Amino acid sequence: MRQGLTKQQIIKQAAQQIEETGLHNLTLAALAQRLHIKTPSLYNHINNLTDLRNGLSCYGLSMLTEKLIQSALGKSQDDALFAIAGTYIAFAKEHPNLYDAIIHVPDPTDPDLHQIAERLLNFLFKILEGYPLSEEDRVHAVRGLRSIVHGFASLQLHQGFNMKNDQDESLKWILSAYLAGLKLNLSNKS
Amino acid sequence: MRQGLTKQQIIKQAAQQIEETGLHNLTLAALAQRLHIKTPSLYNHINNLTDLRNGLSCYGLSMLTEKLIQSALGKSQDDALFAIAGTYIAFAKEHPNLYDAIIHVPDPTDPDLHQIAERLLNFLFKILEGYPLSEEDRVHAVRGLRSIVHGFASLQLHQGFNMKNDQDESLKWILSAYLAGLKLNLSNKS
DNA sequence: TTAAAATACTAATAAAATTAGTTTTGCGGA
DNA sequence: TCCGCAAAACTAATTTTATTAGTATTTTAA
Repeated sequence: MRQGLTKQQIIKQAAQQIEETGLHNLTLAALAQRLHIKTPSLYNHINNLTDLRNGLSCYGLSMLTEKLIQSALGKSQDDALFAIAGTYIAFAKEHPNLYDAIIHVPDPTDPDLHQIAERLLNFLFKILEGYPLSEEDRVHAVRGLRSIVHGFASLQLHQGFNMKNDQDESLKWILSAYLAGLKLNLSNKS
Repeated sequence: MRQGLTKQQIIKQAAQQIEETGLHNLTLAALAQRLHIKTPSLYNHINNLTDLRNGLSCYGLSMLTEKLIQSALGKSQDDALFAIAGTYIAFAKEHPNLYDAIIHVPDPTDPDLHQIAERLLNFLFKILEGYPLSEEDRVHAVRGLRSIVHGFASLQLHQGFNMKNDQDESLKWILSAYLAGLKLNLSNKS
């Protein structure tokens, strides 16, 4: 049987697969079965397992990026950043293994990935243009934002937090503190 | 040949191994060769590969915890926190794959691990006692601290930052902003 | 319509974790 | 000192992987 199978479809199925089995339990055998082909036939579309994992990273990151951009539409400043952070955490919670794939990229120098990452970075920079930061400070500020939101997501996914207190509230609290300090910082500098 | 082989020694060798090959490329064959025994002999000391990985997580986390505690000796408040953050990032940079093992725990409910994690958490809470925070806010504050420092380390390790600007400086900048906001927050509350 | 490219297949290989069963070694009690 | 037992090593075998080679079939394009 011959189906109009594309690499994108394979990656999409792989994304579903890893949410069932975990990222590091992704096997070509199981993926092939899901696609109703034999294992070696996969090699007509992908180079190897590493290549597939790379594809997963790109797929996940571009999906996340679009959601983040959508969630900030019509918002600015703190409003936008709270929305972005919330969307980010929600994505990680909804697709924990795909999120893992985004972080554990087999080849971080992949050009496709680079392009998507750039899109996300430009977006975050744009949002932070709402704040009177120097060009250099804006780089720090974006890194801080990403650290907070990724660190929070990662710890949450890997059971790093205990259950005693509300985690959603923690995120807002942390972001509030960071943004407050961020504003304070620049007035002190001038 | 019979050597006084212990589980701890095996874990220690595995820790060296993963720094050479990467966490997910840890194989029992290579580890056995390094210990001058045959692969199945490993099963006299460990239950399986997952068990070994769990051991690596415990080993890494307790090592990290001790270093953090050491680095904060004789310091308090911001001084202590900057030292802790610096030591944390340095550890992650020096043992990137062991750090990976700390985060990607096979079994997060493992009692041994829980005990070590508790030790780290208690330590961080102790440091934050230097700030006039409510019990509840201190939970948020600790989570924020961990998010920042882990998120920064993780992104740095996985090439998440571009090279244009100094990353050490970014960490200080971010932490400064967070701590400033943290202090501001509580004065606003009263 | 025919040549070529894409896409499927079967068969085979190498490396991995794991299990079963066996031998060796060293220690503690008689 | 010796004897038994448990720990710790081994060999052999199994199952599951990824991956390659080679072949057939289907679609596409000239």
